[in-house]
Amino acid sequence: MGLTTHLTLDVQAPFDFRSSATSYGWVALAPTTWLADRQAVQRVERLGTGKVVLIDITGAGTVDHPTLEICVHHREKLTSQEQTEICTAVGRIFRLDENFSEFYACCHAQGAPWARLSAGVGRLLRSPTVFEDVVKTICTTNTRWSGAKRMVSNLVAALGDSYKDNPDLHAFPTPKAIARTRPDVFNKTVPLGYRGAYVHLLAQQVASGDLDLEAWRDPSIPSETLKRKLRGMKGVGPYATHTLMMLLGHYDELAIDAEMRLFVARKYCNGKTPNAKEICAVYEDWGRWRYLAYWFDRVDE
DNA sequence: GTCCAGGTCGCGC
DNA sequence: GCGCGACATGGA
Repeated sequence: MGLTTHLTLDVQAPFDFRSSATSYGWVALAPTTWLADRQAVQRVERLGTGKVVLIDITGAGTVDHPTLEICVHHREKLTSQEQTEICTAVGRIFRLDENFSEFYACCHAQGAPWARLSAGVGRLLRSPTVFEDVVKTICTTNTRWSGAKRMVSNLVAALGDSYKDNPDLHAFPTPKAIARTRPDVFNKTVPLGYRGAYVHLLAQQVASGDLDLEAWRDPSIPSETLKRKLRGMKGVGPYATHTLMMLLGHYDELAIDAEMRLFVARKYCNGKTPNAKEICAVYEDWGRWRYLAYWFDRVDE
């Protein structure tokens, strides 16, 4: 018999749940999905104790006091520690530790059409662990978006623990699960192309304890130090470093990729492909919020 | 078949 | 520090 547990988290107002959940592509990468009919983020989560649960997250509360409602489906009773673990995971997914008031002030100062963003946009969805975000970022390099989705969903289906009441659903694989799969088997099982070696190496380093990615959330780490650490991982170049900086809550750098070049070329350069300097100049005024300015500049196109 | 993608690596200079 | 070919894979 399935059990259900309801948990609630307070979110700092303003908060636009729908925008936060869906404006970044991560919502479409397994094991996360967007249930449009219910306006809910759904995800299978593997807890530290090994229990695999299914969680649905919806936006609720009032404009002044917004909340996240978490509905957890599980078989065995959850301990309070497990409930806390789920709240921590959801808090990371929605960046509850971040404050966007300065960004909203910038949007307001810019006037229309930027001012509307100050209604609670900007908490771009991310993963509960840094490991998952690094793997996903590597899977977005040198491929199309459809390829990234395919790679991640193959990885999750092959090595993620399945949710008992619906074995088609899996949690994101743990570093250990990937590390203990022999590299040749891993490459055969999960077609990540040459990225397979990078993902496997990363999983080994995290599983062995050599690399503590979660420590990189520490806001006291200087930005340049953090960038050097990120760039030091195999498969993580300039684009992936800046994407991961954004995922870790640092928005001052732009992750320049083919899509950004194309967008800036069309909107600001009469179709001529801009170089990195020209792209940066477009969003220079946004200071430490440059990435979000680019991201929401693009949303309306 | 050919090209290339929300790039990055390793090499040679 | 910079330029350049190679890299696995699948969709157009």
